[in-house]
Amino acid sequence: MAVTRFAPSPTGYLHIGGLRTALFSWLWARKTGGKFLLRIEDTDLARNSEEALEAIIQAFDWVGMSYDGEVLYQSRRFDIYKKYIQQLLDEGKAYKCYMSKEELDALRESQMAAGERPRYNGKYRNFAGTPPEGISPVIRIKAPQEGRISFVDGVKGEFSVSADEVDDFIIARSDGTPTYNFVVAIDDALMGLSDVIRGDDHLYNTPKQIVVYNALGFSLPKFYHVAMINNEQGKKLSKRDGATDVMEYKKLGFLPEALLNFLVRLGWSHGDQEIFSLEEMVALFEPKNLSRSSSNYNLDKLLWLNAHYIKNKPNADLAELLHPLGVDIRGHDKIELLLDATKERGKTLVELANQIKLILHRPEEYDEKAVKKAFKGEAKEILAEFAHMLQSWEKTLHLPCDYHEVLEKIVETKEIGFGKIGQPLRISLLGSMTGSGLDEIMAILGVEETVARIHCAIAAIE
RNA sequence: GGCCCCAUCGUCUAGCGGUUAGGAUCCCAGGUUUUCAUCCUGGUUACCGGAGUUCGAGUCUCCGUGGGGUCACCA
Repeated sequence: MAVTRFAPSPTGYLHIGGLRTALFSWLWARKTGGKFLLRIEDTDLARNSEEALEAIIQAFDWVGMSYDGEVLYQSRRFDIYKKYIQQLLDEGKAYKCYMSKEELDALRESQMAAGERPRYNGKYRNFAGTPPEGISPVIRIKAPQEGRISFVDGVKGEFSVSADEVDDFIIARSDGTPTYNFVVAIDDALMGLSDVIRGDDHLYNTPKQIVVYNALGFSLPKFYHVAMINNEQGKKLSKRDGATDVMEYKKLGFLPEALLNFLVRLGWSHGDQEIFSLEEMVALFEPKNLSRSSSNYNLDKLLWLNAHYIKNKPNADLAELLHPLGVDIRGHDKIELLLDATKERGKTLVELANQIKLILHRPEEYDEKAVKKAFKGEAKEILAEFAHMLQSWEKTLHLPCDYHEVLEKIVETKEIGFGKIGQPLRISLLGSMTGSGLDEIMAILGVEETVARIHCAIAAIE
């Protein structure tokens, strides 16, 4: 039974990298029948934004990941942190440091100038004199001064840093508010986390947090530091690389299951399997299969997955998803035909919507090149003849195969190839040379609209 | 710069001392389709470099190179 968490700071939208670590955590909790908790890291009161939090929850909602229990806000737990700060102070494991920001900056600068690593010099670690006037102190925790701080990472394996890489870092600011590494350790412990899965940009926070765990006598969870996602060029992923906001993918016409499937395969694998339903992910996920190396974002693969999920989605569901994109075919009497004719042709819902619009709306213009190629010779006469045949057909035209009969008939009686009628007809109906099958399109449009479009084309094309 | 992490087709990855180095995507070719797409078949392309260890190394060790992370009174 794993207890995991996702702990974003509400300073912006949910990033796909964040979604991926959240997904790993979520999968692990669900697989083991444990809990997946959500905690908001808002200790820096100045940087919070309500919208950011809503955006995160909205994104979780969209992809269908659910968290357990209440959302925990660190900003509402300051008295808990204060209690622990006092405890450490009382036990002599933390101390007040009266070094001003200016003094600290100067110290850093001189260290840098001397080619040293900037770090706190421990000036107030064992301070017993009278504190300087007019300075509200920060509180620093006593970190070990020798040896190594080590732990076993679930992804990286044995990991350790020298104690002098970790100085007596600040656990409470001069205004009394607690800092990140302190509260993370406390909350992770108090929330009963068994596994902390996060990006490996946190690798260096872990030793600091271990200092807090040890000072407070908490036992350590298991840590997993997942390698980052880079852009297609292998560089750090930034907004310039296209969509990094999870909700942007919704706008672009991606299905959440495609995005999740894409992300789960970035840094995780299960043999040769590429397609994973949410249920399969839950069943098959193992943190031990997490990759040690970073991976690159790859739009082609995402598009391929998205196309796959669109093709396999029930038409009624697609109709619902298409509605917000400006195509309302819910309740359309030809909905099955319409979607069957188009859904293999769109890599995104947006493309699918455009395909449908193309069929549903009369073309306003005709592709010039296509016209030039197809409207040669007696194309117009053939079209007119075809329109006439449609109107005077003895049987009721209903299914695609009915229309196909008419097409076959004209090919036979006029002794022409399929292309002679097919190409101009396609242009008349859609305005271009590509698109869904003609039989299907005509069956969707019906005789009246099909004939109308043919006449429009004959009139409009030179 | 210090410390640390990482390194298999362009990309995502399988491999866990002995394989013709596998799959997927992309790309190309052929087939299917009146078109496009789908689908099917086939093809091109990879162990970063160098030393070791070993009968044998993509797999282990070291060095180099490249990429990344991190060094806040941010999270």
